[in-house]
Amino acid sequence: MAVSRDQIIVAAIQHLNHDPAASMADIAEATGVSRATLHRHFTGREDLLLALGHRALDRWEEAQEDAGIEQAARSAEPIVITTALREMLSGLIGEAEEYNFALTDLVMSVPELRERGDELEGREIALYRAAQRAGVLRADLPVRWISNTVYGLLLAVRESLNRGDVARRDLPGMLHETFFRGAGEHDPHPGRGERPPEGGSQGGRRP
Amino acid sequence: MAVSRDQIIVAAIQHLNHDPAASMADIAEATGVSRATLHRHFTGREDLLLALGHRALDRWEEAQEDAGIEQAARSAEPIVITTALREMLSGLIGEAEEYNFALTDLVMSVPELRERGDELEGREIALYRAAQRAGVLRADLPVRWISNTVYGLLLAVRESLNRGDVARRDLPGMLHETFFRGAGEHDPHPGRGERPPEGGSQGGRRP
DNA sequence: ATTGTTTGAGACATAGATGTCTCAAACAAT
DNA sequence: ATTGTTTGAGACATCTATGTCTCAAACAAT
Repeated sequence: MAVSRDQIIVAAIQHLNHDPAASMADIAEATGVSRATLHRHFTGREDLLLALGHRALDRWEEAQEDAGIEQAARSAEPIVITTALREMLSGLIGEAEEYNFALTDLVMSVPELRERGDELEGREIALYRAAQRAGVLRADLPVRWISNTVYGLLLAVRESLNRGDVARRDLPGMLHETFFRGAGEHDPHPGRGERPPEGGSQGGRRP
Repeated sequence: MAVSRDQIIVAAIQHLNHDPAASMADIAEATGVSRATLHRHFTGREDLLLALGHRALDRWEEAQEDAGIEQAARSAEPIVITTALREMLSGLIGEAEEYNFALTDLVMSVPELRERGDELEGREIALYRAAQRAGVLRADLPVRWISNTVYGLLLAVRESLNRGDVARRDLPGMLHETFFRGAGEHDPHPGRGERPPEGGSQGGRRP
């Protein structure tokens, strides 16, 4: 086999990141195989996308395991939890770059993938909960909001890389800093600056 | 006219948020008009999407103007800048809910919309720069990273609303807190409410 | 050189979306 | 009731993507 199934998956992901609406013919061309061969490896488009989704989830799972978040979630040591959080965030940066929103939507729309995604998200949430108990993360924010925040910041990472706004080597530090400490300046000068405003002054304008 | 062009736009946006791959027939049905009438209002799909994109950008622009970010960007007063930032964030929450990623992709792919989006983004970046000069935002983070962070957090807002993770009225405060102070536990701030203090003061650490 | 296998190119039928058109029904205003 | 307009339903041709199939060329292994 000149081109393995795995190589096709990788090339397909790259091309779908470039053009989320790519057709099977586009993908075949970008992969370097004929349309017929693509159909020999994958029954149909659905089958291909399923494989792509599982690949994305594999990587996500690896990032979690490499960071050892399950053990960390059972620990009560702030240091252990903080380290796991940092390593997981750094690991996820690589995923954010490779696996675009197209896969995110895909995972959400296919029940089989969705279940697996929920499972992985659950493990992260367990870590956030442990982090709150250990005083590493704020306990006044809902864990699911924290989880969505991480997801959003990873999209910011991807955007920054795609647009060339930030050097790759600076990203782990920036992501970590922004997640833990935010973008606001604390104690800018020994005087008093702004007061951290609590609560919204106005609700959403349109429901 | 039973259904105005504006009503069609609104209904089309809602339905495309629900199903980003909806066809013209789907949109017509969801809008409550026939396919023929839809084509009487919009030359083709391209024309419809263009109108949708401009509508999204209109709302974004309104949120910026309502917050007065241009004047604030010319100010050096931390209070003025902080207020503008807070109001802009609160205003954008409404947009994040209504205008999904589908429109984000759309804006990026149509040059006419993309230019307008860049212009609006530029105004925000001017505000972030002013905020850095005034000591409101950290000066060690690139403004474009800050801009992308806001974008990512708004997606977290949308996700939280879609999944019912967070009450709508809590979102402005959470967004603001997370953006300015991050998710990490800090030394309890002076003068504001007590939280269930979870012992350890393991603050964020520099990586 | 001779197998047996894999591939690429292309034909083919099918399905779905798009854009245009016609015509009768519904409607508003007089 | 009589206009003039707008709408909905559907027919129609066109285009694109998909999935299946065939067959000759390329290939690897003996």
